[in-house]
Amino acid sequence: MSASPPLKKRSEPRQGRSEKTYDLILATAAELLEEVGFERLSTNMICKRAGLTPPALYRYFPNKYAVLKELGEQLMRTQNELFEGMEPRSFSKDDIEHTILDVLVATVAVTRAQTAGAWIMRSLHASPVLAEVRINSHRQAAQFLTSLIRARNETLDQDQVYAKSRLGVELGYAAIEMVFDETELDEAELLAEAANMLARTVVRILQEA
Amino acid sequence: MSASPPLKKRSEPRQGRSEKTYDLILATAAELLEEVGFERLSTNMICKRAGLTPPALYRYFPNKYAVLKELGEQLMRTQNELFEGMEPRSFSKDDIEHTILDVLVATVAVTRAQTAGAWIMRSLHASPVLAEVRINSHRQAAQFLTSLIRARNETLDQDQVYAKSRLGVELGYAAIEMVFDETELDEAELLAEAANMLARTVVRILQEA
DNA sequence: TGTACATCAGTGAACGCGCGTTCACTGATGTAC
DNA sequence: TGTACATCAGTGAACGCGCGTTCACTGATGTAC
Repeated sequence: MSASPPLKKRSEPRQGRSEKTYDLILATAAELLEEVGFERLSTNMICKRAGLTPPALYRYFPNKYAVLKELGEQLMRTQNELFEGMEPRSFSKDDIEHTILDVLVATVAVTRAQTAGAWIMRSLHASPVLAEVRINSHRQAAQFLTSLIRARNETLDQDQVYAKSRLGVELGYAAIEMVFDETELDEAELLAEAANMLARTVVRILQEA
Repeated sequence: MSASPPLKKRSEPRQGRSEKTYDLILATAAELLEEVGFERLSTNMICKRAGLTPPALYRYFPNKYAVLKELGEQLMRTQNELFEGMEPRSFSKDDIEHTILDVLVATVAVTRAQTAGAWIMRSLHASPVLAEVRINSHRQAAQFLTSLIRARNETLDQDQVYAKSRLGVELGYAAIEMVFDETELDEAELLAEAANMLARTVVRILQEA
C-alpha cells in the first residue's frame, strides 16, 4: 500500500487577504480540473493560472491532493446537506419515491453547478485519500437514512438497517454519477427509475418488522 | 477537455519471446499497482521491476495509461464473460435472484483473484480513457441483459428496457465495487441484498407489458 | 540439414521537461500604546 | 488618532528528481534456399 502524504492545511488564515487567496486557489483548481482533467493538474499549474507563486499555495496546501481533498469535501458537504434536508410527507411508497427523486435531481443540479463537479466526483474514486472522503460522506448519509427509517419503525435491527441503507446510498450515488457518464440516456427517466427502485427498497425495509 | 494521448499498442508481437515480454509487463504493472497505487505507478518503475529497459516497454505501450487500459480491458472481458454466461432456470423471481447473486459473487471472486483487481476497477473511474473502457463494458452487459429480457417478452420497448438494464448493470457494479471499499460490512449480506433489489427490478421490467 | 541473411526484440545511455519543494527575502496588515 | 513594530502573506529564484521519450546500437530469432 502507498504511504499517504500529509494532507492537513498548512496554516489557518489570520488575515483577510489570506482567505481570498485560499478561495482563489480552490476556484482555480476547479477551473483547471475542468479544462485539463485530474491527471495533468499540478500545483505549479494552479499557481500560474491564479497569478501566485508556488510558496503561496504551499502555505495552505502541502500538495495537489490536499487541494482536491478540500474540493471534494466541499462538494460532499453540499450534497449531504441536501440529503439531510430530506423529509417525506408520509411514509407511503409514493411520497418516499417523490422525496428520493427530488433529492437525486437536486444533487445532480448542485454537482452540475459546481465547476468541475463531475470531475471532482470521479476523482473521489481514484486515489485512496480521496476515496476516503467519498466513503465517509456516504457513511454519514447512510447513518442519516438509518435514523430516519428507525424513527419510523424502532423495532428494526440497527445494523441490518444500516447495511441496507449504506447499499441504497451507494446505488443512489452510482445513479447520479451515471448521469454524468452516460449522457446519451434520458436523464429524467434514469433518475425516476432509480428513485423507484430505491423507494421500493426503503418500503421493504420498513415493512420487515 | 484534455487531449487524449494515443493508446494503441505499438506493434503486434511476431516472435515467441515478444509475447512473454508483453505478459511480463502487464503482470509487473498489476503487481506494482497493488503495491504503490495508481498515482505512483510509472513506466520506468514497471521496467525496473520487470528487468527491462524502457524502450522494451515502449515497443508495446506508448505510456502508462495504455498498460492500465489493457489490464482494465482484460478484467472487464473476464467479468463480462461471466455475466453473459448467466442463464436463469426460469424467470421466477427466485430463480432470477439466485442467478444474479451467483453472478455477483463470481464477479467479486474473479476480481479478487486478479492481482490488483480492486485497483484496476477503481482506476477505471479516474481518467477519461480508462472510464471509457468501463463504460463500454457496462454498455455491452446492458445490451446482453436487454436481449435476455426481450427474448422472454418481445412486446417490451427496446429503448426503455435498455435504459433500465443499463441502470441495473451500473448498480450491480456499484455493489461489487462497494464490497472492496466497505470491508466492514458483511459481504454476503450485501450481495444478497443487491441481488434481491436487482431481481425485483428485472421482474418488474418483465411484467410491464 | 545447414547456413546466410533479413527482420524482430531488447539494450545502454541520455535528453528535456515539469514536478514538488525550499530558501532567504520583502512587502502588507493589524494592533498596542 | 497616529505611529512603531511584530506578525502574517506572498515573492523570486532555484534545487534535485523522476517522468516520458528517443537515439543508434547489438544480439536473438526465424526463414529462404
